[in-house]
Order: sequence, then structure tokens, then C-alpha cells
Amino acid sequence: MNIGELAKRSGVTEKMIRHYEEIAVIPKAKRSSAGYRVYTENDVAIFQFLKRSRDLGFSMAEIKELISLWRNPRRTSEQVKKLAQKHLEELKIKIEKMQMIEKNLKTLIHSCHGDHRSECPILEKLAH
Amino acid sequence: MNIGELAKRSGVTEKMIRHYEEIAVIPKAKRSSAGYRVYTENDVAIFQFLKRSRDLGFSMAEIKELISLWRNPRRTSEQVKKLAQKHLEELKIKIEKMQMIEKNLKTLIHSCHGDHRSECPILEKLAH
DNA sequence: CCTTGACCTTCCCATGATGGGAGGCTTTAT
DNA sequence: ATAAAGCCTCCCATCATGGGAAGGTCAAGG
Repeated sequence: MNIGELAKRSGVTEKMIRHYEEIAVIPKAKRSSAGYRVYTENDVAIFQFLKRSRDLGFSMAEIKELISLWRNPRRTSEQVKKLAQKHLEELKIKIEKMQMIEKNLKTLIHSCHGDHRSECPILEKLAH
Repeated sequence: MNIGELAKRSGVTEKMIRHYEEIAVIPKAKRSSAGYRVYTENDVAIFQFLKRSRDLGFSMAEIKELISLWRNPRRTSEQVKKLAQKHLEELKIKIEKMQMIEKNLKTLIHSCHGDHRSECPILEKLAH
């Protein structure tokens, strides 16, 4: 199949399929005589795997590794689990930081009347 | 003062000070005869304001608007509050999405033994 | 007066994931 | 035969940030 069909069936855009090939997350696709990328059912599975990983927030570097583990019969589930746990830890840290900001923002917002006057505690606190 | 001192006193790097000038978040600085950017105490206050806003996750476009409101005596606190609330709403949505991912990741990870064997529910679920 | 080192300048490149769009070739259907 | 749809590569943009090179400026000390 061509790239358009692969895109539809995997949920990955054509742009991204080409990009992932370029940055070597995915091996280079074979080409037809006219230079069109040619894909198989196996490629659909790979790009679906990639998409699900992406939806879980894994970076492309991590996904490259995940795919490599997936394709490697000598992997251990420990390797996979550690990768996922590392990602989870990083995610937790990001969430905590954002929750801190959320808390501070809420405090700021609550301190402001939000009326027609110019006096504004939000601006005052940003100016310190 | 020169850009180095402003950077130290505001907590914004020299690189970023130049960049914010370039993208017009901040008006162009005056120059000395040799072409050096020259700043005043007022600029320190502006860049400290910018830094605090940045630390609260506001985008540069939003900060540009915040600074404009801050400098405008005819602003209303309602304008400022609305800007902050919009940012808070977007932040909440991001946090929720990340928490969803966190939940899914945790489930995946719990399903995996993480031992020496190759069988791995994480990879299986990513492959569907 | 000259050298040295710290400081400043602009310009280019890179990140990470994604997309837009132009200009041109190929395939398919009418 | 022609038009439409699909594909190709290449360049540019996003957003905030940083690295680094090549070169000009300034202050202090010999």
C-alpha cells in the first residue's frame, strides 16, 4: 500500500510517517519504481503501535526503543517496565509542577475583584 | 546598566532578553555609542515581571498582553483576571490530560511482571 | 600605550513534534 | 487526452530556549 492508506489505517499523518522515517525511528520504507513509499500490513501494525505509544506521551526516542524491544525476542519485560516507569516518573513531576502553578494561579485570581477598576492584585503580585 | 547586569538582576538570561526584544514582547532597548544595549531600573522591574509571569506558565503572547495592561492606567482588573482565568482553564485541561495518561500508564505498568522473561503485557497492549 | 580578559554584538544552528504549502512527477479514472 | 488525486522533496513556521562562532568594546594593570 501507499503512504495515504497507511496514514488512514494507522492514524499517523503522512507528514509524520515521512518524518519518523527521516529521524530513523522507523526503517526506511521500500520504494516503487516511481519512488513511492510502499508499505505492508506489518507496517500498519508498527505505526499503530507507535501511535498508541505517542498517545501515552512517550517521546520519539523512547518509542524507538519500545519498538526495538517489541521486535526483539530476547528482550525482558523488566526492560520494558523500567522504560515505562521512567516515563511515568517524569510525567508525575510535570504534573506536580503544573499543579503548583495551578495553585498559585488560583490564589492570584481569587485575590482579584475583576471589576471595572484598574487596581489589580494580580499585576501587583507579578510586579512584587 | 548593560545586558549582563539586567540578566543577573532579573533572572532572565541574556539570550532571552535579546530574544524578547526581537519578537517585540519588550520594546527595543536604547543603545550606547558602541551599540551596547542600555537599561534602567525600570527595565529590571519589567523583566522581573516577565520572569514571574513566565514561571506561572503564561505564553509570551500572554505576557506581552499582561505587560501592556500593567503599563496601561486605563486597564480594568476584569481584563487581567479574564486573561489569568483563560490561562488557568487551559492549564487545567493539560493537567487532566496528563492525569489520564498517568492513570493508563500505571495500569499498564501494574500488569507487567518486570522479570527476565520476554512476555510483556505492556508491549502486547501497545500492539493491541 | 598596549595587552588581556571580560563583556558585548550579530548570525547561524539545534531542540521536539507537528504542520503548511509550493512545485513537480505519477497514477487512475473519465 | 486530460483532469484529479496521490505522491515526491524541499523550505518554512511554530514555541521557548540554548550553544557557539567571529568579531567589536571597555577597563585594569604592566
